[in-house]
Amino acid sequence: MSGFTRYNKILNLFSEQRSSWTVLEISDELKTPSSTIYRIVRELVLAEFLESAAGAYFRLGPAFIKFNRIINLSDPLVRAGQPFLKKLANENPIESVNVLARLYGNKVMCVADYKTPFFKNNTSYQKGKLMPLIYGATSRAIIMKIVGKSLEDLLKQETFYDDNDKDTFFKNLKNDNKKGYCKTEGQVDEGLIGFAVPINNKKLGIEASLSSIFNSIDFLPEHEPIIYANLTSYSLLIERYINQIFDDIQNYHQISS
Amino acid sequence: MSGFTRYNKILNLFSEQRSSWTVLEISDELKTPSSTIYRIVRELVLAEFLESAAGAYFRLGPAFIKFNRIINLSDPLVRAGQPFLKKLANENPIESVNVLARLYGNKVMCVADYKTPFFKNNTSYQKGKLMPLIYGATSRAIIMKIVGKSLEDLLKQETFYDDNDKDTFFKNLKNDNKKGYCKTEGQVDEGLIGFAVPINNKKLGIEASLSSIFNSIDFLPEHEPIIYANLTSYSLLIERYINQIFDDIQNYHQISS
DNA sequence: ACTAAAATTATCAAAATACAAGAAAATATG
DNA sequence: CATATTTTCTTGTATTTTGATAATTTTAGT
Repeated sequence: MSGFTRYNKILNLFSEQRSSWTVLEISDELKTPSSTIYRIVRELVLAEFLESAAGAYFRLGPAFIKFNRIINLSDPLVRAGQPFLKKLANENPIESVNVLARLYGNKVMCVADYKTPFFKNNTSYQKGKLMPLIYGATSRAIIMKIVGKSLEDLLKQETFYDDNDKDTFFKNLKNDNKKGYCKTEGQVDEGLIGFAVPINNKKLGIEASLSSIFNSIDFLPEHEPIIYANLTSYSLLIERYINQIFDDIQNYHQISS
Repeated sequence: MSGFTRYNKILNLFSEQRSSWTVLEISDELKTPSSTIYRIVRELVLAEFLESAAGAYFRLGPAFIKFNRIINLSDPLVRAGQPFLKKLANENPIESVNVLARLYGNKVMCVADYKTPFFKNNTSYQKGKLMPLIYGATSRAIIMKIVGKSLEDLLKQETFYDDNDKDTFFKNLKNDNKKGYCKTEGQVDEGLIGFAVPINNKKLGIEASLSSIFNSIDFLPEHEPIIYANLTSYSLLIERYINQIFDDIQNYHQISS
Protein backbone atom coordinates (compact mmCIF):
# COMPACT_ATOMS: atom_id res chain seq x y z
CA MET A 1 0.00 0.00 0.00
CA SER A 2 1.61 3.26 -1.04
CA GLY A 3 0.90 6.79 -2.11
CA PHE A 4 -2.70 7.90 -2.10
CA THR A 5 -3.88 4.30 -2.10
CA ARG A 6 -3.11 4.03 1.57
CA TYR A 7 -5.56 6.81 2.33
CA ASN A 8 -8.08 5.84 -0.30
CA LYS A 9 -8.32 2.25 0.89
CA ILE A 10 -9.31 3.44 4.32
CA LEU A 11 -11.80 6.02 3.06
CA ASN A 12 -13.41 3.46 0.78
CA LEU A 13 -14.21 1.23 3.72
CA PHE A 14 -16.84 3.78 4.75
CA SER A 15 -20.03 2.90 2.96
CA GLU A 16 -23.77 3.25 3.12
CA GLN A 17 -23.91 -0.13 4.82
CA ARG A 18 -21.09 0.51 7.22
CA SER A 19 -20.46 4.14 7.99
CA SER A 20 -18.25 3.91 11.08
CA TRP A 21 -15.10 1.96 11.82
CA THR A 22 -12.64 1.71 14.66
CA VAL A 23 -8.92 1.74 14.06
CA LEU A 24 -8.72 -1.90 15.10
CA GLU A 25 -11.45 -2.88 12.67
CA ILE A 26 -9.67 -1.07 9.84
CA SER A 27 -6.41 -2.68 10.88
CA ASP A 28 -8.04 -6.14 10.73
CA GLU A 29 -9.77 -5.47 7.45
CA LEU A 30 -6.69 -4.15 5.66
CA LYS A 31 -4.30 -6.53 7.43
CA THR A 32 -2.11 -3.62 8.44
CA PRO A 33 -0.65 -2.99 11.91
CA SER A 34 -2.79 -0.74 14.07
CA SER A 35 0.07 1.65 14.79
CA THR A 36 0.19 2.43 11.09
CA ILE A 37 -3.57 2.86 10.86
CA TYR A 38 -3.60 5.15 13.89
CA ARG A 39 -1.10 7.39 12.19
CA ILE A 40 -2.96 7.49 8.88
CA VAL A 41 -6.35 8.02 10.51
CA ARG A 42 -4.92 10.88 12.51
CA GLU A 43 -3.77 12.53 9.31
CA LEU A 44 -7.18 12.11 7.74
CA VAL A 45 -8.89 13.51 10.83
CA LEU A 46 -6.59 16.52 10.74
CA ALA A 47 -7.63 17.15 7.15
CA GLU A 48 -11.31 16.63 8.10
CA PHE A 49 -11.68 13.72 5.71
CA LEU A 50 -12.53 11.63 8.75
CA GLU A 51 -13.78 12.59 12.17
CA SER A 52 -13.99 10.73 15.41
CA ALA A 53 -17.39 9.60 16.59
CA ALA A 54 -18.40 8.02 19.89
CA GLY A 55 -16.74 4.88 21.23
CA ALA A 56 -13.48 4.98 19.32
CA TYR A 57 -15.34 4.95 16.02
CA PHE A 58 -14.53 7.15 13.08
CA ARG A 59 -16.77 8.36 10.30
CA LEU A 60 -16.42 10.38 7.10
CA GLY A 61 -15.61 14.02 7.78
CA PRO A 62 -17.07 17.33 6.64
CA ALA A 63 -14.41 17.92 3.99
CA PHE A 64 -16.58 15.87 1.65
CA ILE A 65 -19.55 18.16 2.19
CA LYS A 66 -17.35 21.14 1.43
CA PHE A 67 -15.90 19.73 -1.77
CA ASN A 68 -19.27 18.41 -2.87
CA ARG A 69 -20.63 21.94 -2.74
CA ILE A 70 -17.76 23.24 -4.84
CA ILE A 71 -18.52 20.58 -7.44
CA ASN A 72 -22.19 21.54 -7.45
CA LEU A 73 -21.23 25.14 -8.10
CA SER A 74 -18.56 24.45 -10.66
CA ASP A 75 -18.91 21.11 -12.47
CA PRO A 76 -19.99 22.03 -16.00
CA LEU A 77 -22.36 19.07 -16.29
CA VAL A 78 -24.09 19.76 -12.98
CA ARG A 79 -24.20 23.49 -13.58
CA ALA A 80 -25.56 23.10 -17.08
CA GLY A 81 -28.02 20.33 -16.31
CA GLN A 82 -29.39 21.14 -12.86
CA PRO A 83 -31.51 24.16 -13.88
CA PHE A 84 -33.28 22.20 -16.61
CA LEU A 85 -34.31 19.16 -14.61
CA LYS A 86 -37.32 20.83 -13.01
CA LYS A 87 -38.43 22.29 -16.35
CA LEU A 88 -38.15 18.90 -17.99
CA ALA A 89 -40.17 17.38 -15.15
CA ASN A 90 -42.93 19.95 -15.56
CA GLU A 91 -43.23 19.28 -19.29
CA ASN A 92 -43.53 15.54 -18.89
CA PRO A 93 -47.11 14.27 -19.23
CA ILE A 94 -46.97 12.24 -15.99
CA GLU A 95 -45.20 12.32 -12.62
CA SER A 96 -41.49 11.61 -13.05
CA VAL A 97 -38.00 11.47 -11.62
CA ASN A 98 -35.48 13.24 -13.82
CA VAL A 99 -31.87 12.37 -13.61
CA LEU A 100 -28.54 13.61 -14.87
CA ALA A 101 -25.98 10.80 -14.74
CA ARG A 102 -22.39 10.24 -15.79
CA LEU A 103 -19.67 7.65 -15.99
CA TYR A 104 -17.75 7.05 -12.79
CA GLY A 105 -15.02 4.45 -13.30
CA ASN A 106 -16.94 1.49 -14.61
CA LYS A 107 -20.15 2.45 -12.95
CA VAL A 108 -22.74 5.14 -13.56
CA MET A 109 -23.44 7.85 -11.05
CA CYS A 110 -26.33 10.26 -10.76
CA VAL A 111 -25.04 13.81 -10.27
CA ALA A 112 -28.30 15.75 -10.15
CA ASP A 113 -31.98 14.88 -9.91
CA TYR A 114 -35.46 16.34 -9.65
CA LYS A 115 -38.52 14.39 -8.56
CA THR A 116 -42.01 15.80 -9.11
CA PRO A 117 -43.78 16.34 -5.77
CA PHE A 118 -46.27 13.49 -6.11
CA PHE A 119 -44.09 10.80 -7.61
CA LYS A 120 -44.90 7.64 -5.70
CA ASN A 121 -41.95 5.26 -5.75
CA ASN A 122 -38.30 5.68 -4.97
CA THR A 123 -35.81 5.15 -7.75
CA SER A 124 -32.39 3.68 -7.13
CA TYR A 125 -30.90 6.69 -8.86
CA GLN A 126 -29.85 9.09 -6.12
CA LYS A 127 -27.17 11.73 -6.28
CA GLY A 128 -23.87 10.04 -5.60
CA LYS A 129 -25.03 6.44 -5.72
CA LEU A 130 -23.20 4.09 -8.05
CA MET A 131 -25.43 2.20 -10.45
CA PRO A 132 -24.83 -0.76 -12.77
CA LEU A 133 -23.26 0.04 -16.10
CA ILE A 134 -25.31 -2.17 -18.37
CA TYR A 135 -28.81 -2.06 -16.88
CA GLY A 136 -31.34 0.73 -17.05
CA ALA A 137 -31.92 3.38 -19.69
CA THR A 138 -29.92 5.97 -17.75
CA SER A 139 -26.78 3.86 -17.99
CA ARG A 140 -27.33 2.54 -21.48
CA ALA A 141 -27.77 5.98 -22.97
CA ILE A 142 -24.29 6.79 -21.75
CA ILE A 143 -22.51 3.74 -23.07
CA MET A 144 -24.34 3.69 -26.41
CA LYS A 145 -22.15 6.61 -27.51
CA ILE A 146 -18.93 4.87 -26.53
CA VAL A 147 -17.31 2.71 -29.18
CA GLY A 148 -14.27 0.61 -30.00
CA LYS A 149 -11.61 -0.13 -27.42
CA SER A 150 -13.03 2.29 -24.85
CA LEU A 151 -16.29 0.31 -24.80
CA GLU A 152 -14.40 -2.98 -24.59
CA ASP A 153 -12.33 -1.78 -21.62
CA LEU A 154 -15.42 -0.45 -19.93
CA LEU A 155 -17.33 -3.71 -20.27
CA LYS A 156 -14.37 -5.91 -19.35
CA GLN A 157 -15.57 -6.23 -15.75
CA GLU A 158 -19.19 -6.93 -16.64
CA THR A 159 -20.53 -10.46 -16.64
CA PHE A 160 -23.26 -11.60 -18.99
CA TYR A 161 -25.29 -14.76 -18.48
CA ASP A 162 -24.05 -16.21 -21.76
CA ASP A 163 -22.92 -15.25 -25.26
CA ASN A 164 -26.52 -14.93 -26.37
CA ASP A 165 -27.21 -12.45 -23.59
CA LYS A 166 -24.14 -10.47 -24.64
CA ASP A 167 -25.17 -10.44 -28.30
CA THR A 168 -28.65 -9.18 -27.43
CA PHE A 169 -27.10 -6.45 -25.31
CA PHE A 170 -24.92 -5.17 -28.14
CA LYS A 171 -27.76 -5.42 -30.66
CA ASN A 172 -30.03 -3.37 -28.40
CA LEU A 173 -27.30 -0.82 -27.83
CA LYS A 174 -26.78 -0.37 -31.55
CA ASN A 175 -30.51 -0.11 -32.09
CA ASP A 176 -30.91 2.50 -29.38
CA ASN A 177 -28.07 4.49 -30.83
CA LYS A 178 -29.85 4.52 -34.19
CA LYS A 179 -33.12 5.68 -32.56
CA GLY A 180 -31.25 8.27 -30.46
CA TYR A 181 -32.75 7.26 -27.16
CA CYS A 182 -33.08 4.36 -24.83
CA LYS A 183 -36.08 2.82 -23.05
CA THR A 184 -36.02 0.11 -20.42
CA GLU A 185 -38.59 -1.27 -18.03
CA GLY A 186 -37.92 -2.84 -14.63
CA GLN A 187 -34.21 -3.43 -15.26
CA VAL A 188 -33.12 -1.52 -12.19
CA ASP A 189 -36.34 -0.92 -10.25
CA GLU A 190 -39.46 -3.08 -10.40
CA GLY A 191 -42.49 -1.13 -11.62
CA LEU A 192 -40.54 1.74 -13.13
CA ILE A 193 -39.95 2.61 -16.76
CA GLY A 194 -37.06 4.76 -17.89
CA PHE A 195 -36.24 6.85 -20.95
CA ALA A 196 -32.83 8.35 -21.55
CA VAL A 197 -30.82 10.30 -24.11
CA PRO A 198 -27.05 10.78 -24.21
CA ILE A 199 -25.28 14.01 -23.33
CA ASN A 200 -21.78 14.34 -24.70
CA ASN A 201 -19.00 16.84 -24.97
CA LYS A 202 -15.83 15.51 -26.41
CA LYS A 203 -13.75 18.57 -25.61
CA LEU A 204 -14.69 18.44 -21.94
CA GLY A 205 -14.61 14.64 -21.81
CA ILE A 206 -18.24 14.48 -20.72
CA GLU A 207 -20.04 11.18 -21.15
CA ALA A 208 -23.42 11.49 -19.54
CA SER A 209 -27.15 11.03 -19.94
CA LEU A 210 -30.43 12.75 -19.22
CA SER A 211 -33.33 10.55 -18.24
CA SER A 212 -36.93 10.58 -17.13
CA ILE A 213 -38.25 7.75 -15.02
CA PHE A 214 -41.97 6.97 -14.60
CA ASN A 215 -44.21 4.57 -12.78
CA SER A 216 -45.13 1.85 -15.26
CA ILE A 217 -48.78 2.11 -14.18
CA ASP A 218 -48.97 5.78 -15.17
CA PHE A 219 -47.33 5.27 -18.53
CA LEU A 220 -49.36 5.09 -21.75
CA PRO A 221 -47.91 4.46 -25.22
CA GLU A 222 -49.10 7.86 -26.48
CA HIS A 223 -46.78 9.53 -23.95
CA GLU A 224 -43.67 8.16 -25.61
CA PRO A 225 -43.25 10.72 -28.41
CA ILE A 226 -43.71 13.63 -25.98
CA ILE A 227 -41.22 12.18 -23.52
CA TYR A 228 -38.74 11.60 -26.28
CA ALA A 229 -39.18 15.10 -27.70
CA ASN A 230 -38.67 16.67 -24.26
CA LEU A 231 -35.57 14.66 -23.49
CA THR A 232 -34.06 15.38 -26.87
CA SER A 233 -34.64 19.11 -26.79
CA TYR A 234 -33.39 19.47 -23.23
CA SER A 235 -30.31 17.38 -23.90
CA LEU A 236 -29.47 19.72 -26.79
CA LEU A 237 -30.03 22.74 -24.55
CA ILE A 238 -27.80 21.26 -21.89
CA GLU A 239 -25.08 20.39 -24.38
CA ARG A 240 -25.15 23.93 -25.70
CA TYR A 241 -25.11 25.36 -22.18
CA ILE A 242 -22.12 23.19 -21.27
CA ASN A 243 -20.18 24.84 -24.08
CA GLN A 244 -21.13 28.26 -22.82
CA ILE A 245 -19.99 27.41 -19.31
CA PHE A 246 -16.76 26.09 -20.75
CA ASP A 247 -16.20 29.37 -22.59
CA ASP A 248 -16.85 31.28 -19.35
CA ILE A 249 -14.21 29.25 -17.55
CA GLN A 250 -11.77 29.75 -20.43
CA ASN A 251 -12.28 33.49 -20.33
CA TYR A 252 -11.86 33.54 -16.57
CA HIS A 253 -8.51 31.81 -16.86
CA GLN A 254 -7.36 34.10 -19.64
CA ILE A 255 -8.30 37.24 -17.74
CA SER A 256 -6.74 36.12 -14.48
CA SER A 257 -3.44 35.01 -15.99
CA MET B 1 5.27 18.37 2.15
CA SER B 2 4.64 14.83 3.27
CA GLY B 3 1.88 12.42 4.14
CA PHE B 4 -1.68 13.36 3.38
CA THR B 5 -0.74 17.04 3.35
CA ARG B 6 0.72 16.63 -0.09
CA TYR B 7 -2.64 15.52 -1.44
CA ASN B 8 -4.72 17.82 0.70
CA LYS B 9 -2.81 20.93 -0.32
CA ILE B 10 -3.60 20.23 -3.95
CA LEU B 11 -7.26 19.42 -3.30
CA ASN B 12 -7.68 22.58 -1.26
CA LEU B 13 -6.62 24.72 -4.20
CA PHE B 14 -9.93 23.87 -5.85
CA SER B 15 -12.45 26.41 -4.64
CA GLU B 16 -15.71 28.06 -5.53
CA GLN B 17 -13.71 30.93 -7.05
CA ARG B 18 -11.26 28.74 -8.91
CA SER B 19 -12.49 25.29 -9.74
CA SER B 20 -9.96 24.15 -12.33
CA TRP B 21 -6.19 24.09 -12.34
CA THR B 22 -3.49 22.83 -14.65
CA VAL B 23 -0.53 20.88 -13.35
CA LEU B 24 1.73 23.80 -14.15
CA GLU B 25 -0.45 26.22 -12.23
CA ILE B 26 -0.47 23.92 -9.21
CA SER B 27 3.26 23.51 -9.54
CA ASP B 28 3.71 27.30 -9.54
CA GLU B 29 1.31 27.85 -6.68
CA LEU B 30 2.84 25.22 -4.41
CA LYS B 31 6.39 25.86 -5.58
CA THR B 32 6.85 22.18 -6.30
CA PRO B 33 8.36 20.66 -9.46
CA SER B 34 5.81 19.75 -12.09
CA SER B 35 7.04 16.18 -12.37
CA THR B 36 6.05 15.68 -8.77
CA ILE B 37 2.66 17.31 -9.22
CA TYR B 38 2.02 15.18 -12.29
CA ARG B 39 2.58 12.07 -10.25
CA ILE B 40 0.36 13.20 -7.40
CA VAL B 41 -2.41 14.41 -9.68
CA ARG B 42 -2.33 11.10 -11.52
CA GLU B 43 -2.87 9.31 -8.25
CA LEU B 44 -5.76 11.57 -7.33
CA VAL B 45 -7.34 11.08 -10.74
CA LEU B 46 -7.03 7.31 -10.37
CA ALA B 47 -8.92 7.56 -7.09
CA GLU B 48 -11.50 9.88 -8.72
CA PHE B 49 -10.71 12.70 -6.29
CA LEU B 50 -9.75 14.72 -9.34
CA GLU B 51 -10.64 14.36 -13.00
CA SER B 52 -9.20 15.86 -16.11
CA ALA B 53 -11.19 18.54 -17.86
CA ALA B 54 -10.54 20.19 -21.22
CA GLY B 55 -7.24 21.85 -22.07
CA ALA B 56 -4.95 20.21 -19.51
CA TYR B 57 -7.15 21.44 -16.68
CA PHE B 58 -8.22 19.31 -13.76
CA ARG B 59 -11.24 19.64 -11.52
CA LEU B 60 -12.61 17.93 -8.42
CA GLY B 61 -13.71 14.39 -9.12
CA PRO B 62 -16.90 12.43 -8.46
CA ALA B 63 -15.53 10.68 -5.39
CA PHE B 64 -16.68 13.69 -3.40
CA ILE B 65 -20.26 13.28 -4.62
CA LYS B 66 -20.16 9.63 -3.62
CA PHE B 67 -18.81 10.23 -0.12
CA ASN B 68 -21.13 13.18 0.39
CA ARG B 69 -24.07 10.90 -0.20
CA ILE B 70 -22.80 8.40 2.33
CA ILE B 71 -22.53 11.20 4.89
CA ASN B 72 -26.08 12.32 4.15
CA LEU B 73 -27.30 8.81 4.76
CA SER B 74 -25.22 8.10 7.83
CA ASP B 75 -24.12 11.23 9.70
CA PRO B 76 -26.17 11.22 12.91
CA LEU B 77 -26.63 14.99 12.90
CA VAL B 78 -27.77 15.14 9.29
CA ARG B 79 -29.96 12.07 9.65
CA ALA B 80 -31.54 13.33 12.84
CA GLY B 81 -31.98 16.92 11.77
CA GLN B 82 -32.85 16.79 8.08
CA PRO B 83 -36.39 15.41 8.50
CA PHE B 84 -37.35 18.17 10.94
CA LEU B 85 -36.21 21.19 8.95
CA LYS B 86 -39.28 21.28 6.72
CA LYS B 87 -41.60 20.81 9.70
CA LEU B 88 -39.88 23.63 11.55
CA ALA B 89 -40.20 25.83 8.46
CA ASN B 90 -43.92 25.15 8.21
CA GLU B 91 -44.52 26.07 11.83
CA ASN B 92 -42.71 29.38 11.59
CA PRO B 93 -45.06 32.38 11.32
CA ILE B 94 -43.24 33.86 8.28
CA GLU B 95 -41.18 32.66 5.32
CA SER B 96 -37.82 31.28 6.48
CA VAL B 97 -34.60 29.48 5.76
CA ASN B 98 -33.88 26.76 8.30
CA VAL B 99 -30.40 25.56 8.83
CA LEU B 100 -28.56 22.81 10.63
CA ALA B 101 -24.92 23.83 11.14
CA ARG B 102 -21.87 22.47 12.91
CA LEU B 103 -18.29 23.23 13.76
CA TYR B 104 -15.77 22.54 11.04
CA GLY B 105 -12.24 23.30 12.20
CA ASN B 106 -12.51 26.90 13.28
CA LYS B 107 -15.36 27.70 10.99
CA VAL B 108 -19.02 26.83 10.95
CA MET B 109 -20.55 24.76 8.19
CA CYS B 110 -24.16 24.24 7.22
CA VAL B 111 -24.87 20.54 6.78
CA ALA B 112 -28.57 20.62 5.92
CA ASP B 113 -31.09 23.29 5.04
CA TYR B 114 -34.69 23.91 4.04
CA LYS B 115 -35.98 27.13 2.51
CA THR B 116 -39.70 27.82 2.30
CA PRO B 117 -40.81 28.11 -1.34
CA PHE B 118 -41.44 31.86 -1.33
CA PHE B 119 -38.49 33.09 0.71
CA LYS B 120 -37.11 36.07 -1.17
CA ASN B 121 -33.42 36.53 -0.40
CA ASN B 122 -30.50 34.18 -0.48
CA THR B 123 -28.71 33.45 2.75
CA SER B 124 -25.00 32.85 2.90
CA TYR B 125 -25.69 29.59 4.68
CA GLN B 126 -25.57 26.89 2.06
CA LYS B 127 -24.79 23.24 2.56
CA GLY B 128 -21.02 22.88 2.62
CA LYS B 129 -20.10 26.54 2.73
CA LEU B 130 -17.80 27.67 5.49
CA MET B 131 -19.07 30.59 7.55
CA PRO B 132 -17.46 32.89 10.12
CA LEU B 133 -17.24 31.56 13.63
CA ILE B 134 -18.19 34.65 15.61
CA TYR B 135 -20.86 36.34 13.47
CA GLY B 136 -24.44 35.32 12.97
CA ALA B 137 -26.85 33.54 15.30
CA THR B 138 -26.18 30.18 13.63
CA SER B 139 -22.52 30.31 14.59
CA ARG B 140 -22.95 31.91 17.98
CA ALA B 141 -25.44 29.32 19.16
CA ILE B 142 -22.75 26.72 18.58
CA ILE B 143 -19.91 28.42 20.39
CA MET B 144 -22.02 29.60 23.31
CA LYS B 145 -22.00 26.04 24.64
CA ILE B 146 -18.23 25.73 24.40
CA VAL B 147 -16.25 26.84 27.44
CA GLY B 148 -12.77 27.08 28.92
CA LYS B 149 -9.72 26.11 26.95
CA SER B 150 -11.70 24.69 24.03
CA LEU B 151 -13.29 28.09 23.46
CA GLU B 152 -9.96 29.85 23.81
CA ASP B 153 -8.31 27.60 21.25
CA LEU B 154 -11.24 28.03 18.91
CA LEU B 155 -11.14 31.82 19.06
CA LYS B 156 -7.35 32.03 18.85
CA GLN B 157 -7.50 32.75 15.12
CA GLU B 158 -10.29 35.32 15.34
CA THR B 159 -9.53 39.01 15.30
CA PHE B 160 -11.62 41.57 17.14
CA TYR B 161 -11.52 45.30 16.44
CA ASP B 162 -10.38 46.05 19.97
CA ASP B 163 -10.62 44.80 23.55
CA ASN B 164 -13.96 46.49 23.96
CA ASP B 165 -15.33 44.62 20.95
CA LYS B 166 -14.03 41.39 22.44
CA ASP B 167 -15.60 42.09 25.83
CA THR B 168 -18.97 42.83 24.25
CA PHE B 169 -18.72 39.60 22.32
CA PHE B 170 -18.14 37.50 25.42
CA LYS B 171 -20.83 39.33 27.38
CA ASN B 172 -23.37 38.71 24.62
CA LEU B 173 -22.35 35.08 24.42
CA LYS B 174 -22.90 34.61 28.15
CA ASN B 175 -26.20 36.40 27.95
CA ASP B 176 -27.40 34.25 25.04
CA ASN B 177 -26.37 31.14 26.90
CA LYS B 178 -28.53 32.21 29.84
CA LYS B 179 -31.52 32.90 27.58
CA GLY B 180 -30.94 29.63 25.73
CA TYR B 181 -31.02 31.10 22.25
CA CYS B 182 -29.32 33.60 20.07
CA LYS B 183 -30.63 36.39 17.84
CA THR B 184 -28.63 38.51 15.42
CA GLU B 185 -29.55 40.91 12.66
CA GLY B 186 -27.51 41.70 9.58
CA GLN B 187 -24.26 40.28 10.92
CA VAL B 188 -23.79 37.91 8.02
CA ASP B 189 -26.37 39.00 5.46
CA GLU B 190 -27.83 42.48 5.15
CA GLY B 191 -31.60 42.52 5.65
CA LEU B 192 -31.80 39.14 7.33
CA ILE B 193 -32.49 38.28 10.94
CA GLY B 194 -31.46 34.99 12.47
CA PHE B 195 -32.48 32.97 15.52
CA ALA B 196 -30.58 29.91 16.66
CA VAL B 197 -30.45 27.33 19.44
CA PRO B 198 -27.62 24.93 20.21
CA ILE B 199 -27.70 21.20 19.52
CA ASN B 200 -25.25 19.14 21.50
CA ASN B 201 -24.35 15.56 22.17
CA LYS B 202 -21.31 15.09 24.28
CA LYS B 203 -21.07 11.36 23.72
CA LEU B 204 -21.04 11.76 19.96
CA GLY B 205 -18.95 14.92 20.04
CA ILE B 206 -21.65 16.93 18.28
CA GLU B 207 -21.44 20.71 18.55
CA ALA B 208 -24.10 22.15 16.30
CA SER B 209 -27.02 24.54 16.01
CA LEU B 210 -30.50 24.79 14.59
CA SER B 211 -31.52 28.14 13.19
CA SER B 212 -34.30 29.95 11.41
CA ILE B 213 -33.48 32.95 9.27
CA PHE B 214 -36.05 35.54 8.18
CA ASN B 215 -36.27 38.69 6.12
CA SER B 216 -36.06 41.60 8.54
CA ILE B 217 -39.01 43.27 6.76
CA ASP B 218 -41.29 40.31 7.48
CA PHE B 219 -40.32 40.05 11.10
CA LEU B 220 -42.53 41.45 13.90
CA PRO B 221 -41.66 41.41 17.62
CA GLU B 222 -44.68 39.24 18.43
CA HIS B 223 -43.17 36.45 16.28
CA GLU B 224 -40.22 36.05 18.58
CA PRO B 225 -41.76 33.81 21.27
CA ILE B 226 -43.21 31.48 18.63
CA ILE B 227 -39.91 31.24 16.78
CA TYR B 228 -38.07 30.56 19.98
CA ALA B 229 -40.58 27.91 21.09
CA ASN B 230 -40.34 26.14 17.73
CA LEU B 231 -36.57 26.14 17.68
CA THR B 232 -36.35 24.90 21.24
CA SER B 233 -38.81 22.07 20.83
CA TYR B 234 -37.26 20.89 17.57
CA SER B 235 -33.75 21.06 18.94
CA LEU B 236 -34.84 18.80 21.79
CA LEU B 237 -36.49 16.43 19.32
CA ILE B 238 -33.35 16.33 17.22
CA GLU B 239 -31.12 15.74 20.24
CA ARG B 240 -33.30 12.86 21.32
CA TYR B 241 -33.36 11.45 17.79
CA ILE B 242 -29.56 11.63 17.59
CA ASN B 243 -29.36 9.36 20.61
CA GLN B 244 -31.72 6.91 18.99
CA ILE B 245 -29.67 6.83 15.82
CA PHE B 246 -26.57 6.31 17.92
CA ASP B 247 -28.19 3.33 19.63
CA ASP B 248 -29.12 1.89 16.22
CA ILE B 249 -25.52 2.11 15.07
CA GLN B 250 -24.30 0.58 18.32
CA ASN B 251 -26.69 -2.34 17.92
CA TYR B 252 -25.62 -2.81 14.32
CA HIS B 253 -21.99 -3.11 15.34
CA GLN B 254 -22.81 -5.52 18.16
CA ILE B 255 -24.87 -7.79 15.92
CA SER B 256 -22.36 -7.86 13.10
CA SER B 257 -19.36 -8.63 15.28
C1' DA C 1 -12.21 9.12 43.14
C1' DC C 2 -9.86 4.93 42.02
C1' DT C 3 -8.62 1.31 39.05
C1' DA C 4 -8.38 -1.59 35.10
C1' DA C 5 -8.99 -1.73 30.40
C1' DA C 6 -8.96 0.43 26.12
C1' DA C 7 -7.48 3.84 22.99
C1' DT C 8 -4.03 6.65 21.31
C1' DT C 9 0.55 8.59 20.73
C1' DA C 10 5.64 8.34 20.70
C1' DT C 11 10.05 6.21 19.45
C1' DC C 12 13.36 4.53 16.23
C1' DA C 13 15.98 1.68 12.99
C1' DA C 14 14.97 -0.82 8.76
C1' DA C 15 12.60 -0.81 4.52
C1' DA C 16 10.13 1.38 1.10
C1' DT C 17 9.07 5.17 -1.61
C1' DA C 18 8.97 9.92 -3.16
C1' DC C 19 11.85 13.24 -5.11
C1' DA C 20 14.15 16.24 -8.76
C1' DA C 21 15.77 16.90 -13.27
C1' DG C 22 16.00 15.93 -17.62
C1' DA C 23 14.85 12.79 -21.49
C1' DA C 24 11.35 10.52 -23.97
C1' DA C 25 6.81 9.64 -25.36
C1' DA C 26 2.19 10.82 -26.21
C1' DT C 27 -1.15 14.10 -27.32
C1' DA C 28 -3.07 18.32 -28.92
C1' DT C 29 -2.88 22.27 -32.06
C1' DG C 30 -2.50 25.00 -36.00
C1' DC D 1 2.21 17.10 -41.03
C1' DA D 2 5.13 19.74 -38.10
C1' DT D 3 5.36 21.89 -33.86
C1' DA D 4 4.17 22.89 -29.26
C1' DT D 5 2.33 21.24 -25.23
C1' DT D 6 1.26 17.88 -21.96
C1' DT D 7 2.37 13.77 -19.68
C1' DT D 8 5.11 9.84 -18.46
C1' DC D 9 9.45 7.60 -17.62
C1' DT D 10 14.22 6.95 -15.61
C1' DT D 11 17.67 7.15 -12.02
C1' DG D 12 20.53 7.74 -7.93
C1' DT D 13 19.70 10.02 -3.72
C1' DA D 14 17.18 11.93 0.07
C1' DT D 15 13.15 11.54 2.54
C1' DT D 16 9.26 9.32 4.34
C1' DT D 17 6.79 5.44 5.85
C1' DT D 18 6.54 1.44 8.40
C1' DG D 19 5.71 -1.57 12.35
C1' DA D 20 7.12 -3.57 16.85
C1' DT D 21 7.20 -2.01 21.30
C1' DA D 22 6.82 1.17 25.05
C1' DA D 23 4.69 5.09 27.10
C1' DT D 24 0.85 7.90 27.80
C1' DT D 25 -3.83 9.36 27.85
C1' DT D 26 -8.68 8.53 27.91
C1' DT D 27 -12.66 5.95 29.13
C1' DA D 28 -15.73 3.22 31.90
C1' DG D 29 -16.99 0.66 35.81
C1' DT D 30 -16.98 0.21 40.65
